[in-house]
Amino acid sequence: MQRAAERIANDELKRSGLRATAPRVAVLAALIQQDGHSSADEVLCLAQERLPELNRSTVYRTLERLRDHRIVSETDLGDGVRRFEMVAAVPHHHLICTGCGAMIELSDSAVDALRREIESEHGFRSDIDHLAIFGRCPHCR
Amino acid sequence: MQRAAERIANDELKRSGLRATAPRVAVLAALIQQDGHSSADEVLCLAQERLPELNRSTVYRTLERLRDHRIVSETDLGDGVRRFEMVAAVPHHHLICTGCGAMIELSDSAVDALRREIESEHGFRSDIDHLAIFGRCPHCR
DNA sequence: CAGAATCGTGCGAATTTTCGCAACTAGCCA
DNA sequence: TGGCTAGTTGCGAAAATTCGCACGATTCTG
Repeated sequence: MQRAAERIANDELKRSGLRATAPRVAVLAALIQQDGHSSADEVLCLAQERLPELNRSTVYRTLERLRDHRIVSETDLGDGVRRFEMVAAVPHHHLICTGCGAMIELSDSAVDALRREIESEHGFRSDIDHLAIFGRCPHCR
Repeated sequence: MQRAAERIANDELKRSGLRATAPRVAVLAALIQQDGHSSADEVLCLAQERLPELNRSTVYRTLERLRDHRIVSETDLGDGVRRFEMVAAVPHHHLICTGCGAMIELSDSAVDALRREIESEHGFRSDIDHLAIFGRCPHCR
C-alpha cells in the first residue's frame, strides 16, 4: 500500500514538472495515505517512517511548493493549526459553525459563480480549492 | 487624536458587550489608529506606547476575541504573517496574484451573491468579512 | 457584605512556522 | 569529463503563535 502511494506521488510530481526527490515523494505519499486534513506535524511523522532524516523545514517548504502547484490545498479550520490535503477531484468547501463547531460540506458550484464573476470582471483567475467559511448554522443563530 | 481612538474603542467594546479593560482599549485603539492591515507585532508596539506593561499574549488573545465578536477581521495575505483590521463599514476583499504579488481590491457585491446562495441553500449565515483570494492576475497568466 | 465563581492578565514555556546558510545534487553545455 | 548554474535539503536559529498557571479584579448570589 505504501508502494502505491509512493508511485502515485511520483507521477503527480512529474506531471507538475517538479523534481521527484525522495523528501517530496515521502511528504506527498504521506498526504495520500492520511487522506484527510493533515497537520504539518502529522505529515512529518508519517513521512519520517520511510525517510527518517527528513527535516521539519523541508516538510513546510514542500507543502508550500505543492500548494503553489495546486497539488495540495491548505485550509485553516479555525483550530489554530493549518491543514493540508490532496486537491480533490471534485472540489468542495466547508461551512464551519462558530457556535457548535458543526462542519457542513458546500459543493463547488456556488463558489464557481464567484470564480467566474471575478474572472470576467478583473481577468483574474482565482485558485479557490478548499474554502473554510465561518458563520452560524441554522440551529445556532 | 489618540484620545479619540480610545473613546471609539471604548464605545465599540461596550456596544459588543465586552468589558472595556485597559489592555483591550489599547489594542483596539492601536488598530483604529493604524487603519490598515496590521500585524500582531505592530499592534503590540503601538499599544505599548500607552500601556507599557502590555503583554504579547494578551494582544493575541484580545485580537482573537475581537475577531469572534466581528469587531476586527483577520486575513492571511500570504506573507506568513496574519493581519488584522477593523471591520470596514463597506466590506471589501483582496485578489492576490501569486505571480507578481499584486493586490486587487474586490468589492463585496460579488461575494454577497455567494453569501446569499449559502443562506438560502443551507440556512447558514456566513461571516465573510475580508477574503483573501489567491490566483493569477491578467499579466501573469 | 461575604463567599464563590468567572473573567482577564502577565509571565514564561512550549509549539508552530519561517529564515539564512552551507553543503549537496541534478541538469546543462562546452 | 569538468565545471557552471539553479534547485533542494538539513541544520540551527529566529520569529510567530499558543498554552498553562497563578494572581488580581469583577460579577454573581444569597
